[in-house]
Amino acid sequence: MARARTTLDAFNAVAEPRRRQVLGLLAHGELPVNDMVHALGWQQPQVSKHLSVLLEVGLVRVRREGRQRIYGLDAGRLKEIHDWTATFEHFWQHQLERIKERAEAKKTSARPRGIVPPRG
Amino acid sequence: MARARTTLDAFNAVAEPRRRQVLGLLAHGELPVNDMVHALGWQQPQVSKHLSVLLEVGLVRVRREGRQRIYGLDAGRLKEIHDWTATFEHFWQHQLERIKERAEAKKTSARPRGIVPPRG
DNA sequence: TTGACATATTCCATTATCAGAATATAATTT
DNA sequence: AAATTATATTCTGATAATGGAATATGTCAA
Repeated sequence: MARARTTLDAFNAVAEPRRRQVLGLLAHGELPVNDMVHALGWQQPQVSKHLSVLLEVGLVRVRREGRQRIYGLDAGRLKEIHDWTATFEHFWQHQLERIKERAEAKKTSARPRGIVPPRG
Repeated sequence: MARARTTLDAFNAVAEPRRRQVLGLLAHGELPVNDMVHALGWQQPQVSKHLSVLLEVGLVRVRREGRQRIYGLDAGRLKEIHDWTATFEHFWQHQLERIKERAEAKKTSARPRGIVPPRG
């Protein structure tokens, strides 16, 4: 078996750094392909191909306008990722607290560095 | 060129659904490999291999205890993803508002469905 | 209908993933 | 030292994504 399809879900689509760049660009507003080509400095086919992945996953929407195609964000699928990571939110908060605790209580310096036991 | 390495960053590591399962499991607390094998119902080598990816990316930490290796979450890298998606948070909020607006104002029924213009 | 412009698709070569099976390493017990 | 337990690594085969180059499609203008 191979790696999961890029178009399987938002997680896979967004794993590609360039695709995140495209989404970041579209965060400023809708754009026709050529504007993205210029803004990103890539070949036009690459931009189109990345857009087609984003479109298939539903991270982006298109609209025709003359011979142009105007792309815009469809952020709903990003919320899935946001929600999933939010599940772990208290872990990194907890971790930050521990870092603070350690910085303050410098007396015990030779303790083995264990993992934060996530009880509960 | 091929796809970005799985170990390039948290985005790629987490794109694999099974790796998200592992992280979800570890959210309940630290676990030795064998417990994960039983909890997940996969072959031991697959569990170890996924763990090694998560380890290389820094999403997970290990600790030796006898012949066991106890794995635990290291959620810091997940925060990167959370923060990135948070950039787009207002887009889906905006989208929800628009859905509400439409539901309330049902008079204009035949408008072309355009994209929310994200004028920042 | 020819030409120009905007965008999408196809073909190619390279590369890496993933599951599964087999095997290797490492620590513990007898 | 041999057996046992826990975990990691290697090999294989199938799959597919990526950029680049070339080309196709689609739309508008003359």
